[in-house]
Amino acid sequence: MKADALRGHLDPMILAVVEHEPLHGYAIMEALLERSGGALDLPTGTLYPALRRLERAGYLASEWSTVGGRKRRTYQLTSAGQKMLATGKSEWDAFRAVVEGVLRPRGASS
Amino acid sequence: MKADALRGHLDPMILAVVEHEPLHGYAIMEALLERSGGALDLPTGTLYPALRRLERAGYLASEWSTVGGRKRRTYQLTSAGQKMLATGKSEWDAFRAVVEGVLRPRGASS
DNA sequence: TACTACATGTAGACGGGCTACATGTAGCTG
DNA sequence: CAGCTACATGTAGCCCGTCTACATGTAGTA
Repeated sequence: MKADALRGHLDPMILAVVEHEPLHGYAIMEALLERSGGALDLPTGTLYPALRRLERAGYLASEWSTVGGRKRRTYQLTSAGQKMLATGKSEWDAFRAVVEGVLRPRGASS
Repeated sequence: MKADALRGHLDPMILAVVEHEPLHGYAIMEALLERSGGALDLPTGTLYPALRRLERAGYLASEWSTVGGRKRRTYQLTSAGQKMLATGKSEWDAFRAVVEGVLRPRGASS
C-alpha cells in the first residue's frame, strides 16, 4: 500500500482500535496490523507522533504504567475522541462514495 | 471533505475520467465534479500540476487545440495509463478493505 | 553473549494538494 | 462600452502528515 494513501485516514483508524479498550502504542500497532490482515504495518515514526498529535488535539488521553519492567503509555478515547471517531467514520463513507462514483460510475464495466 | 484525504487517490480518479474519452483540463474538473455529485471541486492549483505529473510519468498524453478562440490542452490515456488505472482500482479496493476492516471490524455495531 | 521481541521516542526529508496569484478569450447585460 | 461571468491554463510557495533512520532501554531465550 502506498504511503500517502493513508494520509488523512489514519486518525480515525487509530481512534477505532482504542474505542472499546485502552491500549498502549505498541499494542495499537499490533491491533492495526491484525485488523488489516497484515497490511497496515506502521513504522514507529508514524504511529507515535500521530498518537501525540491526537492527544494534543484532545481525542486521546494517556497514562503511564509499568508492566513486566517495561514502561507503557496507555491511550484511551476521550468523549471528544468518540465524537471525532463518529465524524471520521461518516467522512470515510462520504469519501468512499466519491472515489467509487468517479472510479466506477454507473454503467461502467471494467 | 478534508484536503489530505485525497492524497494518493487523485491520480486514478483523473485517469478514470479520461478512460473512454479524451478531455481537456477544465472538462476533467467538471467531469470530476459531476461524477462526485459536487463533492470534488478541485482548485486549478491541484488539477493542472497533477495532469503534468501524470503526463511526465507517461500515463497521459496531451495535445493542444483551439476551440472557439480558446486554447485547450486535451489529455488522453496512454496504454501505460490504462495499466496504471487498473492497478489504481485494485489498490483502491485493497485500501478500502483495510480501512473498513479497522474502522468496522467483524461484530462491531456503531 | 547475542539476538529477538517488547516499548517509546525524535530529527529531518519528502511530496502532493492547497492558497494565491497571473494571464487571456468569449459572451452577455446594463 | 464597461463590467461581469464562464471558459481555459498555468506557476510559486506553503503546509503538514507519513516516511526513513536513528537513539534508547528492558526481558527473555538460545
